[in-house]
Amino acid sequence: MPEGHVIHKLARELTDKFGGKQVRVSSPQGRFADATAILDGTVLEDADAVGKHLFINFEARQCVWIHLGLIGKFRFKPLSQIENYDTLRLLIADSKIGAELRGPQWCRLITPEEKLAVIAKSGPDPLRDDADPERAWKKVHNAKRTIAQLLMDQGVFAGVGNIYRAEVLFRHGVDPKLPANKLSREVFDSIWADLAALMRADVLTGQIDTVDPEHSPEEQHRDPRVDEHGGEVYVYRRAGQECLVCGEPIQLELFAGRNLYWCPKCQPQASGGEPRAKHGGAWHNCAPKA
DNA sequence: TTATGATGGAAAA
DNA sequence: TTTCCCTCATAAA
Repeated sequence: MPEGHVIHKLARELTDKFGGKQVRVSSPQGRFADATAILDGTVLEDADAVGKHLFINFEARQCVWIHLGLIGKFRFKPLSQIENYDTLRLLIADSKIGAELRGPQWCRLITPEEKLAVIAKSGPDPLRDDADPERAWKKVHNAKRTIAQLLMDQGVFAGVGNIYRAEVLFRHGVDPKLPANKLSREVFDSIWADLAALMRADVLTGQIDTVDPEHSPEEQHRDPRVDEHGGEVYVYRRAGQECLVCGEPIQLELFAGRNLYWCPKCQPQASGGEPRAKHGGAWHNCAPKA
């Protein structure tokens, strides 16, 4: 379940549990065995994240670069509960706890210089204090592609994935298909600030929760599938269901190869080119449901 | 038992 | 733009 918040949470947990310690490192599946032979028994210094890239830094300038992709998982378990070794790409362990990596898009041993090159290629990450949103604004302001496409571009908004894209466009009443160069500076700024705030909260929980309390449905009307993506959302995977704000059915379309969800009434065509109307702190464009 | 889909991205076409 | 990769819970048969 990997958008940026999950990767940053993993980096913190790896640092907390193993930082500064000598660890056992293995690749029971064998596909990363060349690297784990080098790393086994060495000190794991710390871990950090940029966008969806996870870096685990070992002594002697050894860095493991992990990208979970769509289906990769990295979990902590008591050593005694670890099984299914045939798909276990990487296991980092002390005497009690194991961190197990399965199905990553990639997992490579790189040098600190190669790590810097990955970071340089990445766009600013709303989760990082050193992020420079101006870099993202310049790309947005000059792009002919839609804002929905730019939000998924890791060279523009690092760490944002399909859920945050759908949710932040909804929260700001922006038409997903608005050409990015038509997005106003004001709306860009509020989107960036909102991403930074939402993602920071979500790093702590590991879930994506985007629904403000005033729109949260009663317990008995909650979508039972929220556990699948962990958290309560306005539009993601809610195609055909009523918009939590206006009641209109949420739309779904395969757009540039990914599922795009939006509310046609809260995010009307061409919306986002003008600063949103500020009525009493509300961010949406739409009249509340009767 | 087999098929499907998913929070992603690179490579091929 | 399509194909492919890697995993696994869930759905369909």
